[in-house]
Amino acid sequence: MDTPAAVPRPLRRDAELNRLRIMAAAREVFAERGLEATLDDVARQAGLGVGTVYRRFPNKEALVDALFEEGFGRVVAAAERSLENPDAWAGMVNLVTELAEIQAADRGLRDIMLSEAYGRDRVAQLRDRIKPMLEQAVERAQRQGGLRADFRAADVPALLMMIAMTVEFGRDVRPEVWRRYLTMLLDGISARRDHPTRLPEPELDDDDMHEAMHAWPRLRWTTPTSTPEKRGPKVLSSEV
Amino acid sequence: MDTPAAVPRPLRRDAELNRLRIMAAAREVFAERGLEATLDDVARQAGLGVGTVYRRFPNKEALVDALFEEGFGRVVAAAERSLENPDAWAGMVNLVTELAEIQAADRGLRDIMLSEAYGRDRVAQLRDRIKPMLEQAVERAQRQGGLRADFRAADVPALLMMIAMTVEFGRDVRPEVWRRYLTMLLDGISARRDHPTRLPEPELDDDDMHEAMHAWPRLRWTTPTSTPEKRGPKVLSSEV
DNA sequence: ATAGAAGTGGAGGACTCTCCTCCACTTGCC
DNA sequence: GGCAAGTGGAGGAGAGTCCTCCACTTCTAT
Repeated sequence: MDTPAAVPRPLRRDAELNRLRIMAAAREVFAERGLEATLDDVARQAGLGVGTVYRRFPNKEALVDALFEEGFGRVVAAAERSLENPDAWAGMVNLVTELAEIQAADRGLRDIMLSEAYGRDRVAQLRDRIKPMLEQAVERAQRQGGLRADFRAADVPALLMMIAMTVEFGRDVRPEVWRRYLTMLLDGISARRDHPTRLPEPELDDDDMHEAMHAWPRLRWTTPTSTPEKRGPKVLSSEV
Repeated sequence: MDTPAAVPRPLRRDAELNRLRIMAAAREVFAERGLEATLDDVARQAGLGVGTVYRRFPNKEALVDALFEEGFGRVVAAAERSLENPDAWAGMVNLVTELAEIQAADRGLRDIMLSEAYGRDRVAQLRDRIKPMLEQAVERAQRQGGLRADFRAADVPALLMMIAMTVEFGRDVRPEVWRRYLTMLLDGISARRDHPTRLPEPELDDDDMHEAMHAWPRLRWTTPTSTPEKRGPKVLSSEV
């Protein structure tokens, strides 16, 4: 019972370097392609073999998990920042916009936040963490009369999902079109509005639309059949 | 060169019956589970063997194609109806709502309209068909002053994608929540609005949210690598 | 300098999942 | 009653994922 798991021995110098390489590669690959990227992809990006990656991280989930600690930090920071804005409505707009920007910039984070395929626990934790902040933001903005009274903190995730959709749609043609739709949405949740807010982006023209539709990733909503859960290594519990 | 492909000989009585059974089963299965359902599923639902299904339809795409002729009819009909409404804004609201309802009721149709995985040509055709109708609807609604002036017909698909997201999210917990978000969106595209429209549905409560997030299908945006295109049967065109 | 612990690469195993084929057998029709 | 047409469903082909395994290389402590 001495040093139960403490000081698990430092990695060899080269190994530590590689660990950092893996993290960096994973950040990049996941941000760019989302969690559908494989550890093989990460390894290639890092200039290492898959085996090395698996030696350091027992499985994909562990790597994702290690990585998104920092992503979550960004989300929380955005929420905190918005609460400091004396104009609560502006803060609200800012918050949603920043969250959308984070998603737009990092597909991996989007996958984590919107899909729960990985890091279920961690996401729950994040939600617990920002829920009160969202509630406060909403309450303030309503009290100041900027946000429609029937809006709820629980609506924010839905908003983000909607925006995620437009982000993805425009990605290859006009990476910023989503701001157009975010603006419409925000106009929709403002308390009163004599004139529509100026849309920051033009609509997709025929060519863009055509290309977007064509290059549009085939969206799959994999229905939860037969609890795929984790798939897990083939180690059966009966192996004992 | 006589009767080139005309009157391709009627099916045997039982075969014709089975063909209808297949169509009915496909309608049901695809509407319920989307295009990710396999022809095996369709066959099972029809109480037939897969072989039978493949004897009648050369591949999945052919079946999907045969089926969605009618789905497209519904879409066009909705568009026509909305154009008849003397109140152009009401017509617009109606149009978007009906399109959303169609998607909500038929996941297969949604997949076709939003993903182009199947029936690329047919979808293009549909788009050509409704595009002018949308343009007219938009133009009318703007002229009458109901719709914000910077809205474009090309924005409608984006709106529908956003709604599709919320439809899917609420599906198992509160199949109608999407109307809440559609209402916000519509408020966002109206020209002026002193008071927000009453939201037709309450937000998801904590339990709903938790369950929705948990049962939430793992959303996959399969990035178009290596042109999956069609995969197609292995019949090469060189077979001629 | 060197033993041997630690680390590495990447082919390939195990698994899953989908679309579709094949062919022995059954059924309807002239 | 004969035979073309139709049927069922096991299983082949192919794609793709996660991860293991182990011969080999590299570091580091003595």
